[in-house]
Amino acid sequence: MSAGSAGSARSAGSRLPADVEPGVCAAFRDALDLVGSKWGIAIIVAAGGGPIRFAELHRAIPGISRRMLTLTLRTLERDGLLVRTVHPTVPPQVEYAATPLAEELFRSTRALSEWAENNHERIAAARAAYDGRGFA
Amino acid sequence: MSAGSAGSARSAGSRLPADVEPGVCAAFRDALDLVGSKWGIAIIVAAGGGPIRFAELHRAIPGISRRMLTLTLRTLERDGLLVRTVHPTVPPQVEYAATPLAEELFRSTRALSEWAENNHERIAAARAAYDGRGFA
DNA sequence: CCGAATCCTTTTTGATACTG
DNA sequence: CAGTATCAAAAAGGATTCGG
Repeated sequence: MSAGSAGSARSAGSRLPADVEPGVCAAFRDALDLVGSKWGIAIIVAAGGGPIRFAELHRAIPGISRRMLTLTLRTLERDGLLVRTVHPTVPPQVEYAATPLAEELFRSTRALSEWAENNHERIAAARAAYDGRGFA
Repeated sequence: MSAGSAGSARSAGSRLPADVEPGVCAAFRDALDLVGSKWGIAIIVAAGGGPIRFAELHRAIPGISRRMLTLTLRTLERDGLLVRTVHPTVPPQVEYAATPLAEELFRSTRALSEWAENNHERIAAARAAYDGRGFA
């Protein structure tokens, strides 16, 4: 092996699963397909408190456009994370509610969110240190 | 009230925190900024088994381009999730290793990944059901 | 009120060729 | 080996307008 015998210690101190199945990353990416969009988690959280109407969601999530609200609602509904109920009144009234599946999913995101809350300072420090090299 | 007194039961059966602080969603989005990119988690996993070289990473992660590998490595390094070590040999030799911070982060993603693994069938079923309405 | 349709900008990713 | 530079495509998101 020409230039490749640095003997990498990759079989020794593996602190993460060295023989990581492709599945590990794939599963994470699958999860992101479900709630990785800009507004996905916000909508699930907002709809987790009970049925909520379109206009209420729009107010509850500052900055979202009607278009993105509609699109994200459709995706979440299709994925079985939201149920959409139309009340044939006039004017029309539509309610969205998070499913048990969405609530499980949300609970599974908490560990990651909490890690981010607990470490955002360390991240900021790392970024500052990185940015402060080269033009000091 | 014109049309707005459906009296929504949002204060009753709140199964998710109804008074959800904006911080919950923000923290999750912060985490996604760190490992939400297409190749971020794959690189962290690959570099979690000990120091690994650029070309090894390139081989270990099927489909990634050198460009995206470089870009994502830079971001992860800046965020303090990877350390880059240059050995001034010839030819040049550069190693990347996941930091303890990255390993904590990775562990925090497991719950979400496992949920995705355990429920992808349910998701697929929901999608099939959704897609099978309208042109049956 | 709820949402579809259209158009446009920004962000992200990829293909390819070149360099110390 | 380990990148950089350039170009282009695709995806995501947003603004606005129109309709049932």
